[in-house]
Amino acid sequence: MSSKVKKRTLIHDIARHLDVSIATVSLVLNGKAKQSRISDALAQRVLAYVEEVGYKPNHLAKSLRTGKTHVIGLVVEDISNPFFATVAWLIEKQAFERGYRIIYCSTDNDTSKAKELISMFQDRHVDGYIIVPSEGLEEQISTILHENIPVVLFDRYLPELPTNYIVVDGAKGMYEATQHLLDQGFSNIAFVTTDSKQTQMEARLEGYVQALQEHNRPQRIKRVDTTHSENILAEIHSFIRENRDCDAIIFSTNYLSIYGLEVITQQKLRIPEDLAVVSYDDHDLFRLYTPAITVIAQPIENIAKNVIDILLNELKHQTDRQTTAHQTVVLPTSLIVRQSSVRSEVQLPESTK
Amino acid sequence: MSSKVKKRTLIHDIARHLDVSIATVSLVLNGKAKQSRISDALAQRVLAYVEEVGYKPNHLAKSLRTGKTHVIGLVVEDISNPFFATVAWLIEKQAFERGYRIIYCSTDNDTSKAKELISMFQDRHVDGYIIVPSEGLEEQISTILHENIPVVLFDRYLPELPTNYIVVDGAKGMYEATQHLLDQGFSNIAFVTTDSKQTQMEARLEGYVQALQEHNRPQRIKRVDTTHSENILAEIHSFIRENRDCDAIIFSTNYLSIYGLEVITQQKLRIPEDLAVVSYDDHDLFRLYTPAITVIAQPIENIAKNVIDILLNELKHQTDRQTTAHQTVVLPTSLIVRQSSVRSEVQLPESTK
DNA sequence: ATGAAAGCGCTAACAA
DNA sequence: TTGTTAGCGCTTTCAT
Repeated sequence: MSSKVKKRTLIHDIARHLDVSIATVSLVLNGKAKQSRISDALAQRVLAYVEEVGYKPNHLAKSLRTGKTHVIGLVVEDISNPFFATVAWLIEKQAFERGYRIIYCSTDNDTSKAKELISMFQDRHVDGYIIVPSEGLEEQISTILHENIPVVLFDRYLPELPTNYIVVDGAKGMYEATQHLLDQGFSNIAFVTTDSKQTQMEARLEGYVQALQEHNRPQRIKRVDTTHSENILAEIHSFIRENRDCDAIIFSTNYLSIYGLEVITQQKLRIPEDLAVVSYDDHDLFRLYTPAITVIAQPIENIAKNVIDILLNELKHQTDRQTTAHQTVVLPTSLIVRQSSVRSEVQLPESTK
Repeated sequence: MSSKVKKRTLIHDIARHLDVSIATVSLVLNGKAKQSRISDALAQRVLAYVEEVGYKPNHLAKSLRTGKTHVIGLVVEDISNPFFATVAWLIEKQAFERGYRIIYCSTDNDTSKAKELISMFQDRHVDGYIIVPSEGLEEQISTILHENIPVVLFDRYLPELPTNYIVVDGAKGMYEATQHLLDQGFSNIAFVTTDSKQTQMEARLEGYVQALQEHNRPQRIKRVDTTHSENILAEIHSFIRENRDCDAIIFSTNYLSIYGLEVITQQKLRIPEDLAVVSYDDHDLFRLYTPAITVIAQPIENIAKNVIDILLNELKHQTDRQTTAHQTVVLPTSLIVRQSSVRSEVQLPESTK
């Protein structure tokens, strides 16, 4: 009963078999045959044999030697959130085509977990970072920058930190959504957001506030404590109950909307007759809900494309991360009007996407 | 303008600073101080200094040397599917506590992509695999087994392959769901599934068929071609249209149900009056939908726990993967009855979870 | 109780 | 054109 554990082929084995030196094999494998003036014939022989035995270089050894892992660390808030999942998927696809692998992790918006994850990526010697930063990550990210490793933030940024980032204009998006509700004749518009001070949340709030101020309408703002998820439902519940005179409500994230819809169902309120609803971020649920929910959608493909382009570009051109100007991109959102925010079905345009 | 790129501290630096040998530092760091009879005092000094300068060993070098990466590769069908996302999250949490890291990827049920991903994990020298296998992966997984690396499958298995696996009893679950519909007085029950021959899909179908046969009821089965997602909606659309005499419909996966609900909404059918609905897998959408959708739920925590326990156990006890018996676990599903499948609201039990 | 030194598999500068 | 060789940073045996 022999346990045949297959041993991997080494570069040494293939060199010996072909009776050439290890260096020759390595050079050919790394596309440096030409510049080392290795004959095409030999290069072909090497390639053919490598293919035949299915030789795969040991990445660990290679990385140890070159200092490059060709891995990008992606830190998002919650990979099971469709927004982040889709962006991550698009980024991964792009990166893969260009020879990079992505490893991703969720922070659940927990700073200490985020620190741990970034630290783990440092351990793994990732070549670059894509981070959706929770608050208090300035120092850690600063450290990365000091090691001259490229970083791109998205969804939000850290105002103190001169880094590349891609965000959307959430203030404008929310302004438009609020304006839309006012246009529809809703006059008491409530706003449910998180207690977070992150840039993207503050921007969304600001858009709401500005639109209301311009129309001299009262603000009804609820900042939900999201650190204790077991209480979210109850908090929204009492907020909606205490504001029965509101005729419209905006949720600043997709998951708050999902909780919100649950509460609205429980309280047997009709949408939009009793309460019009608008959510930030699109979602299967919002398209399919009856009535369909109006949303402020983010340009997901565009976000992903910008993120990966900027990162790969930095990876290619080793510049000094501390003196070079960083790139910042602000993309527009788009309002998708559905039944949940219109006064009567007649007024609903066909473009519910 | 000097670009101060911080250099990492090496084990060598810390040894020199403390005026001890590299080996001493390494031994202390790996908890082998005692067995090497290194004085507690020295061990403490080392630990203290390591802490002070924040020294982190280079994992690449460590792995190259030891042959262990402490990384587990997790290959699922689609990480943005809440079922897989939750299982992955639970697995990651467990693994993290026991010193292992998870890197995950989605196959989108594409065998060639799955092969690529597994191959990438091999490149990265993961210590073990957790795989939701798409069809045709036998050979590749076989190769892993030959290298004596632990593998655990879940959600489905490959009948040809003697491996560890965790699955649920989908046949029984579907049998119960069908039985429930019959009990409620629905008599023409349609079944929408994929064209996949994977074990879990076949089992679900089997449960449906068996229940109907026992009651001499006709079967109405639609196998949707899921490889072209742009056609799924249309396929379900015509199936439902052509089977207007059906009074109930079961979807064999959560994403088919989501498409199904969209179609049902479009056709302005009322649930459950015109068509009762049952889905496999629970989902936010199903809880919140009006009416709430009855589901066959999987024991997610239990699946995750079994998967990681078996894998970590194998990782601990290096056995011969080719001769040792493998472990197989079959877990029960549970039927969560909601409004979408009951004849009148009165009959709905309070336990909608 | 501690140190020297041999690798893990690979790359690339330098020699020939 | 091709081969030799010195590391990349770490673990661990063996000698002291």
